Amino acid sequence: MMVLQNLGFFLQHCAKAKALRSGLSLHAAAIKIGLVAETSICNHILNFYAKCGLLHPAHQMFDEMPHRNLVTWSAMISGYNLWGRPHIALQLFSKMQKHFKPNDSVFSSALSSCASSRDSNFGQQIHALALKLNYCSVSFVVNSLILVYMKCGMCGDGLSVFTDSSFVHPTLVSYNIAITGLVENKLFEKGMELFMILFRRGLLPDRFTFAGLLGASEAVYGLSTVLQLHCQMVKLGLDCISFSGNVLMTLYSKFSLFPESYKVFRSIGEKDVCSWNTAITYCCHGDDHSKALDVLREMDANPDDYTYASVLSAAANMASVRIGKEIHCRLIRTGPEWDVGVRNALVNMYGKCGNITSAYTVFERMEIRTLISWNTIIAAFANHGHAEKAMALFDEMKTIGVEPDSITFLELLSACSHSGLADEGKMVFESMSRVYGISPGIEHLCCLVDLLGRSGRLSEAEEYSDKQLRDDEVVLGCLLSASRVHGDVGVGERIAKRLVRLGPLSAASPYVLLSNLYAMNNNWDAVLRSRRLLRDGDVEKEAARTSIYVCTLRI
DNA sequence: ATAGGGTTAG
Repeated sequence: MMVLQNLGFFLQHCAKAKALRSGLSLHAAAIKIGLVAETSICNHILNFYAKCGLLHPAHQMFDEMPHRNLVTWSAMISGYNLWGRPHIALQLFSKMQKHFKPNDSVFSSALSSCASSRDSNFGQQIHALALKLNYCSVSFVVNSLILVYMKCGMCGDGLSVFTDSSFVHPTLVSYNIAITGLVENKLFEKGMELFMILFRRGLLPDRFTFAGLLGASEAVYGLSTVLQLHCQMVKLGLDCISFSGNVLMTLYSKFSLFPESYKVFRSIGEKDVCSWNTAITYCCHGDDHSKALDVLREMDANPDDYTYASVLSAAANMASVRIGKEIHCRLIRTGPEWDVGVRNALVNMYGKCGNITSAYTVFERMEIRTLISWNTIIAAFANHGHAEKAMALFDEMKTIGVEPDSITFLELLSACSHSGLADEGKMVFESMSRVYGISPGIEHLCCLVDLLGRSGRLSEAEEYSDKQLRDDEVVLGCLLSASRVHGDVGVGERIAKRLVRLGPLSAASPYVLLSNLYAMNNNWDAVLRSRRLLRDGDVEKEAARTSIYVCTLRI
């Protein structure tokens, strides 16, 4: 009896700590002393396997057990639920009902499976069963139920569970799940309402509440609301813990308030990898690439795939092959298990830094390639003026069965543009909708018009732009620029008139182009006129500037 | 039971 209890206790510990080796030797010991016929021991062994994600041995135990009880089923169902197999978990739940009535923990596992597989039908069935068996006052069954409805986008049903009179004491967790669900379903005001009610009920929000409320994929609250929420978080000390602080950082960045985001980062006490990654990412978005690299050097957590992908992108944007190589070396030293995202970022970095050979080597050595990998390498060759290679890679990717997207075509068009291949560009453009069912966007049209214009095929370019239903500032800008290159005042004036009709322009370049066009033809009065237009339009023309990165090699 | 981060173009 003693042995039985102790063995069970140890196995439970192994399951919790995911201690594989110890658990396995306990299983061996159980066989050796002939305890594998004991239902309770078998349950413990099964549970150990299930919690560790070893679903095969767990299920084998399940099949071989002479007597199964509710705990057996519960452990098996929870294992499948825990390790991302919700459908199997639900099948088992159905089978189980022939033998046992579910208890609260089985209910909770099954409902969690419904939530992750977005199975509202099954959820409703379990809801009915829970009502029948009187489990709808147990808080964590009800919480799981709210989660199911929210994940399935049935917010009304979720909220009615929440306000159901039999559910007398919604806990903070219930509020958190409901608020998070409402925000996920874009019902921001409802979420905020519930947030207020929570206060009135005398509860205090925690990190989950704020994370749920602030986790909106877009900044919808308006800055003043965000500031108020930030204040609340400061009061409760939740701004300086990573869990909710990270979300706040992301939110500020959505308002492009990168310095604010960075301040939050600095105030977080124990920063986790994600805090560091978020800081690095948004330094990059704020165009402060060298700060991003400083953050990397200061980082005390272990960098992961996300870190390296972001930081390589910083190196790429600075076009600094020195820093890029430094990071690559670090990857080689600590690798080799870097995922496809990191490798894509490497290819991109070498491409942007002008090292096409290294870019291609990294690409060729990749075992797994995504659409982004192909797009990245095609862009690299396109930018280096190797249109044929870009096209060849496009063919190769189609042969393997990777479906191109609109970005692929943008890059192919840019490849043609960089190499002056007007006819090929037209073919690419035409094939988009005809062969691939992707309708060209305004940016594709710009690229093509630009390409035709540069090749001196102004009338063709104008034809394409006329197929547009309305005038577009950028497309017309391309045409104007082409007429400038070829000194065609007739086309230039016609386009300029259309541009002016669009109203005040956001960019100064069309005015400048037009005046340069006149200057080319020695029409100085017209130059003055177009310059005045620029001033009257209240458009600022910033002085152009160029910067280079100086790097000293020490040999 | 409840979260947060990346890599392609523009």
